[in-house]
Amino acid sequence: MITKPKGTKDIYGMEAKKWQYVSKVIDEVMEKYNYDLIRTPVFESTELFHRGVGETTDIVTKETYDFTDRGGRNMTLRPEGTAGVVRSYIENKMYGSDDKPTKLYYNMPMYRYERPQAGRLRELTQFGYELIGSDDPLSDAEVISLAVNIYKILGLKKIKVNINSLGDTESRNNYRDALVKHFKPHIDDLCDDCRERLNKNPLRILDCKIDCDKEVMKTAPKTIDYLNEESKNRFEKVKEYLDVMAVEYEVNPSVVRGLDYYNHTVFEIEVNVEGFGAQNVIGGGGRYNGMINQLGGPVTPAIGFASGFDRLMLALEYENVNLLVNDSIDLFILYVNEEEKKYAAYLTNELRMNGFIVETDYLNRSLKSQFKQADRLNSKYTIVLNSCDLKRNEVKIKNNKSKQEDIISVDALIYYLEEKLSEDELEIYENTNHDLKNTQECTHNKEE
RNA sequence: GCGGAGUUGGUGAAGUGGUUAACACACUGGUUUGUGGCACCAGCACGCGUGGGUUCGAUUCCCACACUCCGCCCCA
Repeated sequence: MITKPKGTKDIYGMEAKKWQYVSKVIDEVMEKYNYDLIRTPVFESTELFHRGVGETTDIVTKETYDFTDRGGRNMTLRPEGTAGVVRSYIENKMYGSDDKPTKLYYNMPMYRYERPQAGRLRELTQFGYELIGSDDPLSDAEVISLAVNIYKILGLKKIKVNINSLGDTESRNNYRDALVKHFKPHIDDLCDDCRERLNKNPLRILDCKIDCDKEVMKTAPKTIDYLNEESKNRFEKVKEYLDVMAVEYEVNPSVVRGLDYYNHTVFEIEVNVEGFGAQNVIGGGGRYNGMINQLGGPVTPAIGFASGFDRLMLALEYENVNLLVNDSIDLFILYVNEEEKKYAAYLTNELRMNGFIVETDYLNRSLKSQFKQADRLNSKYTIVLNSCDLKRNEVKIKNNKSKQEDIISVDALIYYLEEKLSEDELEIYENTNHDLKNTQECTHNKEE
């Protein structure tokens, strides 16, 4: 048997329905925030990621899927979304548009050559968005609050937002020097990885899980103390806007992010559900004002966010969020003989064209099996075609829940179904839809 | 790249160096010549991750590999 490659996943059945639902919610929210969808290629020149994401990042040095195409070009399956979006922004001269800032979102698969574990796959899906062309602290706050809002609308409750500021280039360099100065005398106390990091990417030492409890770590300088006046004021502004939008957050100096391109605001969103596993950061992002220029575009400020779709789905599952996924059909049409089968074919087609979800039997099953199939599909109504009824141009339709049966004229069928289904829906809405109402009420209260 | 635990049908699984791989659920058909979801009956793994080895004989023992799950590094 040929099996799927390591670290990949087939998504089908109920899981696929949930994916569609979550994607739809994302699309709707993004539309309200006026972000446009962008799709970029799965593979790009290897160089894009080296220059865009950074030579020293782990993602680029040891996790990419690289290949040479038949023309001898070096290609890489994208490990993240921002580099491709920025490349497209520059290549298509979007900076020339009068519509500023440029707001783009995506929902696409990414590829990283890693050892799979809970919440980590080699083919992963991320949705994310980029706000390009504004350096205003309000854009930072909006990008963060948007992420929080998507999670909230989907029904996640136990999320925590960690924010930090790396400052501008000057602040970042000062901080970097201070870190090196701080850790150098203690280099022998640090783990092998950290010794390596000291030269290449000292910020990452702060993320280390082996050395995190050591004294040197606790006394390490904090990014915030090395922000120059301008960067500090900027960070304060971001926090002010977040407060106005009622976003709860915590300033966490150890959030430094693994990608080289970040400056100023960086943030991560984690879920705190028991048993969720080690990969509890479901989304993160930050400002990358230098990247567009570095990739050959005009100097342009930008900020973005990306979230792991698979991890988001896991979080929803662990929080027992009940997604409003439709797993029923409107009508199942049963038949026995060939004449009725033909009529079933006609009626099924006709009703589908009128917007109903209709199924019938394709396996010439016994009537009993057809009933079973109708149950399995959670059919709201069933029609058993009967030659005698059909001669009078009538069908017998049954509500599978109430068991009530009606004999109605075929001409009235569409009208009948429309009316009955909307009655049923109203009943379901009154019983199950309170969650959504409550969320909306909460938001209103906060705004007032 | 490193470490731990696994891999028996559609599913959950029991089991053994030697004729037919238990049980349950699901599924299909029948009892019921056109009204089901109950009950009863029948059917349902030529196979025990893949490839080698030991053996008269391996799903069971040994080795390698693959994959899955969990963790480290890192990230979403």
